[in-house]
Amino acid sequence: MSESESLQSDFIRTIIEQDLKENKNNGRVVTRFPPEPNGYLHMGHAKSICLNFGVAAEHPNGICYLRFDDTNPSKEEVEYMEAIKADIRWLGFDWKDRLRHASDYFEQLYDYAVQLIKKDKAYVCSLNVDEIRAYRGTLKEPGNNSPFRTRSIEENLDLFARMRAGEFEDGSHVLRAKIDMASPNLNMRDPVLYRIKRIAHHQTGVKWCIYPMYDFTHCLSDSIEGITHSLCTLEYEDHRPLYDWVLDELEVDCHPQQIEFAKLNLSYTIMSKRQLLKLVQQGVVNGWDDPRMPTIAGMRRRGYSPESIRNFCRRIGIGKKEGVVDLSLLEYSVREELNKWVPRVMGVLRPLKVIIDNYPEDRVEELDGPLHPEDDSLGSRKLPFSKVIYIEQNDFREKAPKKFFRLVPGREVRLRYAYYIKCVDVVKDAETDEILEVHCTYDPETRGGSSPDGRKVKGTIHWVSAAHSLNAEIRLYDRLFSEERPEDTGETELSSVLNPNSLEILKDCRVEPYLAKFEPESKFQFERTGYFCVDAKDSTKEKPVFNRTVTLRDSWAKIVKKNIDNKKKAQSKEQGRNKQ
RNA sequence: UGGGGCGUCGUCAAGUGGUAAGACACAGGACUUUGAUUCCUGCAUUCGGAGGUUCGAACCCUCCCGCCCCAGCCA
Repeated sequence: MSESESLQSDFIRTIIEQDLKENKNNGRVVTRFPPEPNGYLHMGHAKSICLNFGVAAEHPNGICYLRFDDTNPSKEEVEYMEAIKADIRWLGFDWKDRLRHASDYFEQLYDYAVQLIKKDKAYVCSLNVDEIRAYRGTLKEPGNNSPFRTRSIEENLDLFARMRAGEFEDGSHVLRAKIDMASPNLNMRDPVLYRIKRIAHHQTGVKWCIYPMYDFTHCLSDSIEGITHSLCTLEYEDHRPLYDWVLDELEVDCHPQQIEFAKLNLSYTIMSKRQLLKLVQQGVVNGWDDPRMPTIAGMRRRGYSPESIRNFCRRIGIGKKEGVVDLSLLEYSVREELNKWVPRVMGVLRPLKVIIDNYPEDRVEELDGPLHPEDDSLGSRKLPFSKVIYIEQNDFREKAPKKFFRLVPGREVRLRYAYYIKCVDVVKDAETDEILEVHCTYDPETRGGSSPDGRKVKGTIHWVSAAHSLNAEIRLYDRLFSEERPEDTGETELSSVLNPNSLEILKDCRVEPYLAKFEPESKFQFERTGYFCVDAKDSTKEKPVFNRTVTLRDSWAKIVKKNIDNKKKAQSKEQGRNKQ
């Protein structure tokens, strides 16, 4: 059984199976993905989306809500909501009619808060922020009771109603749960349930000037929706006792089980919404959908396919161990998927002019080039061939290093799907020594790329007809950071660990004419170079722009690197000997 | 002993008392009109450490070590 066919499991799915077996929730499996609309979704969210929607999809009656956790209007924007919805849809998940907002429940939440007051389990506290902090104690010392803790139920009811009515300034009062100021779990030291924020809310307008806190809102929203398994990340483990306290005190019918899993960390990138926002605001990247961003929008613009992201999320698994996943695993998932169906074309990133001396001046041939080496159903396209062509600069060397089997003076290479050519001359700039053009001869017998005499040519290079090719801009993307764990370097400013080569823009690239008519986001493999997509924002018919999604695996680069390393090693060895 | 978690290959990750899956990465090799893809082969005598229980321990017990999270009127 292949990996993709095997059913994935993890400790959360195991718990759910067990619950089902014990008929704990009458056979229901209900999850939710609860983003706060204060930024764009990133790869970490993709993991959570795949988990929550995935788990629901695996069960006949499973359902998953998309719920915006919108309890802090000062940080949230409708623009983010729309982007989040688009990203989830693009990833391939459907919430159907189950779109919710925590703000949908504000009235019910308020009633629950009143219930808590009536049970003498919540009180209005009039300490200011600093005082509340001081009364909370520290990690090792217990806190002290607020002087307002003993207010009467009547007074609390009255005050809370007037908080809602807008009688008080921001910060003057809060509603707090009455739990235990000496609890070793700081979350249980009379946590704030409601605060006054006299600002409009993107969903409820000016209806409210008090807004519930996460700990109060989340558990009750889960309960209202009938969530069976409330899946969240590890940092909420300390909040679970509070989650359970609220639901127990309120005696609700549905008491979901909160289960925590480790969030995703990816090498050479960051996953903190706050830091990502900073990159956007500081202009380090060009917006949330910059192809270097680990956001879903960024990866989409980069050319990653939804399926490859889903596959990646399946591969990394779900656990409680915090680690860092290798970027190479993501890249593998991307290549693996694109390899299956993406059309192969030719594009020359750094053109070198090649003149075929013995090819007739005005002749143009249409050669046939299949679009996929393993999938004939993709068909083929015509490749115009003529006397002057472009090849990649690094496919030609005047002096060939070991194992270099591309174009070299006196040697023969194959032009993919075209002819064998042999280099006969090199024209250089007299002053700069720069190679201006290379002269070759072709063998007419090798049309299509094979020779009747059966002689072998080791190298095959890509090319494009000079007169027929299109000018294109190509953007080469690389990892955004130079450090494997940018946030663990001790640097306070992330800008100091940025990879200076994360974006290289190539202006005068030449691509084959077949590429003239494609829609934004169309994906291709430029043979021998990598996977590319038509940029969704900047590409036009007149001036196509391609983004490099990911390079192809490059064993030649490895050989080169190994040779350099060996040379260095030999040198340092030599130096060491000389010192002795 | 403030509380809560976590430690299995370089990286993820199965395994939950019967003798260490898999994937990525890496290293060799085959094939190849992409130095791609594909295909072989290799890659943890050992599960953070030390004791103990047991015929048998990564799994159970004890102690120790290391790492992460928590003192927002953020989520």
